[in-house]
Amino acid sequence: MQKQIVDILKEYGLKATPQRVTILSAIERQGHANIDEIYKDAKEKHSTISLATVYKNVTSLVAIDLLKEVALNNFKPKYEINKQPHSHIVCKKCGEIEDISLTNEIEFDTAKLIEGKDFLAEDIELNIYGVCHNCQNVG
Amino acid sequence: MQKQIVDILKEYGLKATPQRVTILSAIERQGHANIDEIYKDAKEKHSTISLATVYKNVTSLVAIDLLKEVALNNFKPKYEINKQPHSHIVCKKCGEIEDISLTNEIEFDTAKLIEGKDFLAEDIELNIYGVCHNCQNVG
DNA sequence: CTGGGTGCAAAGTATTTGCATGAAC
DNA sequence: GTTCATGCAAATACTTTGCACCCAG
Repeated sequence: MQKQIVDILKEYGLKATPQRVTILSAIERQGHANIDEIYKDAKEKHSTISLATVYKNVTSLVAIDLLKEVALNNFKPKYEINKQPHSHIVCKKCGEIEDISLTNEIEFDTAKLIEGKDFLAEDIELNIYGVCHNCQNVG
Repeated sequence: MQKQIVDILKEYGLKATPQRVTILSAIERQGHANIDEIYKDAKEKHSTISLATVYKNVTSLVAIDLLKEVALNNFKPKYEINKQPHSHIVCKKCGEIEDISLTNEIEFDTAKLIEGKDFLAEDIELNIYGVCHNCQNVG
């Protein structure tokens, strides 16, 4: 766990407990994970961790913008470390997510979409749904 | 309810029950609605309708592509009539959704993002999160 | 030490299911 | 008449909460 993250936690009055650190590591390693996946993974490092702790931490880490929630059609929401804006390729069959870039063109074109509207845009979420490599080769 | 919709239902072996028709009308009128909003609205026209019926119908109507699910950060999923591809402006405070166009530029740029990947793209979901007019003028 | 964090168990909310009855076609 | 749909109640799944104890700072 990088010093940086501990500092961010401190800044918000959150302690760097082993459970919290384990949760962050689990998400970082998995890339994108839902609550159960985080729980299962974290439990391997820290066998006594409880589901409630995972829920509470994910909620507070999203609140301080260390994590970002990714809402998905047909799947439970996943969580990722909050990094540079980017978009997602999402497999409709298995739910796997891959990050891809979000080009300047797209950001520009998107900004144009809301021109003239009294809407305070904060973030763009672009998800491309389809079928991933693996799932194309099964049923 | 247009003839067209009844035909689509028939094509998939679904009956045009008053409950089903009421649910579709409720969604059409509201534009975007979650399960509870659909239920509440439908109940006004058809007082005996049950929540389970709303769930079952929404599931089957999504399955035949008459409805589309809109997954949202921090809000329960909403449902809309499945029409032309478009994007969404989503208010982070109140959850209201407004449809906006999805330009050819964006579709083109998005296609470029996945060039060279072994991924079978099916649909693009573009949501712009921010604060709507009404919510800018309250707390 | 002190305040926030954890884990447990219980409560609360959301969604799905089985089945007898009822309605669309 | 046949098939699918409805509504109810129960079951299941998911998430939040309260609280006693614990540990990071």
